[in-house]
Amino acid sequence: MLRAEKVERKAVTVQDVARVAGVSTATVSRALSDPKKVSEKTRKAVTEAISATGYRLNKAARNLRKRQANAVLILVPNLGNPFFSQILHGISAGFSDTEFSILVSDTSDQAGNALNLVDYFLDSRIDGLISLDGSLPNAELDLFHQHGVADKIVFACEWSPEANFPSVRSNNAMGARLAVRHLFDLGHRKIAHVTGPEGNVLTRARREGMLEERQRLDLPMNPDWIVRGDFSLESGFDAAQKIARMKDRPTAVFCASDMVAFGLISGLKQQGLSVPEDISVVGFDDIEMAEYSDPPLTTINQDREGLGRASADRLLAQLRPDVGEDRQIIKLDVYLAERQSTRAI
Amino acid sequence: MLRAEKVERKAVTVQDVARVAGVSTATVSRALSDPKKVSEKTRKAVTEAISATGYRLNKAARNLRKRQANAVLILVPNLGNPFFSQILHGISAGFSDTEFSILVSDTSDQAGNALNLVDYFLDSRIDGLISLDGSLPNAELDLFHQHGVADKIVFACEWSPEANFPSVRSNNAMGARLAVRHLFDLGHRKIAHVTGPEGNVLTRARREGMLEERQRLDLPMNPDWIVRGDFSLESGFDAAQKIARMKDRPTAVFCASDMVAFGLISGLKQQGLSVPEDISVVGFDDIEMAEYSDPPLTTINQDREGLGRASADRLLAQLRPDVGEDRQIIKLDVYLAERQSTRAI
DNA sequence: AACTTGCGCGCAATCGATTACATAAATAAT
DNA sequence: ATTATTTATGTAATCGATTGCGCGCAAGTT
Repeated sequence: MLRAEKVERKAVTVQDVARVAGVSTATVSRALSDPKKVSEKTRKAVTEAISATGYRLNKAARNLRKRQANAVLILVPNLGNPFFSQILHGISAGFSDTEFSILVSDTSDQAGNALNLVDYFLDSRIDGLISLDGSLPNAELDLFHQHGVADKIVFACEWSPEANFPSVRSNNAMGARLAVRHLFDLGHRKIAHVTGPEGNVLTRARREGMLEERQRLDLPMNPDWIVRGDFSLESGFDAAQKIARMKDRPTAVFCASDMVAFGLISGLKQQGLSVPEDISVVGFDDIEMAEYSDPPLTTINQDREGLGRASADRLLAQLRPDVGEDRQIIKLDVYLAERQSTRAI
Repeated sequence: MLRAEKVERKAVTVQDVARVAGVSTATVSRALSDPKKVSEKTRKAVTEAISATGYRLNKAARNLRKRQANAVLILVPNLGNPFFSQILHGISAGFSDTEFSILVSDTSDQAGNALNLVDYFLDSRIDGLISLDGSLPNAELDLFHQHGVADKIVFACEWSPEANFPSVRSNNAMGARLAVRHLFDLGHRKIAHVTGPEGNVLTRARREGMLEERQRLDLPMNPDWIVRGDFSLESGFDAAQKIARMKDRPTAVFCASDMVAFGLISGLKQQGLSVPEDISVVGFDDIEMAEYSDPPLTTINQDREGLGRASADRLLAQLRPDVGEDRQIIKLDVYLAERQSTRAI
């Protein structure tokens, strides 16, 4: 029984409520936004008038008057990527019982046309911004400062190395070090690395963590063992060809992402090598599939939802003076999830 | 050089532009919203005044006056699920050069508290809604009709079987039939099916498509061969236990999703059965991993991004009287991606 | 008793753009 | 040449809620 009469009542306003309650619009407004400013009695009268009239506050009007949008924008490099969408899930949860709605924009869509993020602020469509994209153009970031909204921005997962915005991230270097350490403990000495895309901050952090641990353990180094990837399945697959054909072939590979690891394993198999018998593989991210792949993937676990929540909290702290912590950089712990894609040599 | 002076200029308004251009605010507004209503000369004057003053139109003010929000809400059952987020990607692309922003809400967040979607309309926060969630409570759907916004709603991927909203979906029944047919052609006769969650429309459509094709081919039927799942990896894994232990064991399994298929393969392996040697497996969705898993998964491809785009277009058609097609149900084609998880018996 | 303090509330301005209506000028029609 | 029509613009009301200012009254001070 889904049909129903369309009731076209012409918007109930504060005026109507005020009239019914026998008070002024000012009082109605106050009763709503700050109940303790009106007396017990009037508050009750207003409440009753509201339910009698079926009043709903018009957000557009409020936004105009209060000069705020009650919305935040989340900037995602690619919504199709499950990794990002899980962070988004956390962000969504983090804002779920606040007054803020979340607007989502995919930076890959506006590829060509500059995105002019600051306009979102200037048009008073948003009050804050969380970017999962660490590679926003500097010109854009400058604009934020110029228009005085720089303090309404938080980075999550990725970050902008040159600028100094609050940032919530995983401890990437630590993750890389755990991975190398794990392989070392299994007896591996010749360890390769498939990186993320050049220029990406995560790529750099993980690569450096790996190099650092390697140095610490005094492992042999062969520049060929660092293979360029881009976090994708394809790039892992391609890397497998190169690695399989190396004269001085590594016995283990640390991949910058789980997707790369899966691609790599698939590629190695095609080259007649099997994991972990011939080569051990460690991933990064611990996506859900890692547990069910063949072989189950040893990898570094990141708390994606935690990243989302923490960044939501962090932005909230900027948006409302009183709440939340305000560290500039929040690093979330990672851990090694040991499965069957690695084995002792 | 990211520091810059914070310029705290107090919002340039139409008033200012009007003064500088030597015209009235009405003219400025017209020059902006409908340029052909003003003369060449004034249009130019206004344009210049705008860039001279650095004017930006305040959306909140416009929204209030025009009684529209220039935003649409996308309802996602679970943002963490890559499948949905890829549809979202398509939707985002579909709206990317329109005047609409997209608000995203995760229905799993508000689990307990009723979500009161109609309030989004009543508060004039949105002009339209795309739901990827086919199981919105009927009470909610009734409200849409009662408040006259029922024609601003489009379902994508999933749909609400009892209600009659526009819907964009894959041809699920066809997909199921292709899967069964493929297995039949390979010589399989004993074909099992791991379903989605009970009550879900996709579960039903796929199950029925399968039964239909089965009937057509006059395949034997054993009720045990229909195993309840829920689209998840775990449920596939669990189903494997049951299937492996059947006395009359099927030689092939059609899974309601790729995730189920991966879980199943992992579970079968644990039971000492291998795919496709002992059992052939077909999935549904064709997620990116399908091509790189071991074995690469034979599956039914759905155009997720297409679903998103088409639903965006469909909603746009409702939002602006003139544009776009207005069929009630748009079914997108699917196809079989044949890989190595199936083989002739 | 006279005086400060503070609470509760109303009046009216305000946020910034859009648009119905009116007016004036320019063009077309007769 | 006169009227009808069109085009370009201005005036001012409007969308609906918030809030600075001020008034009246009750409670607290001395």
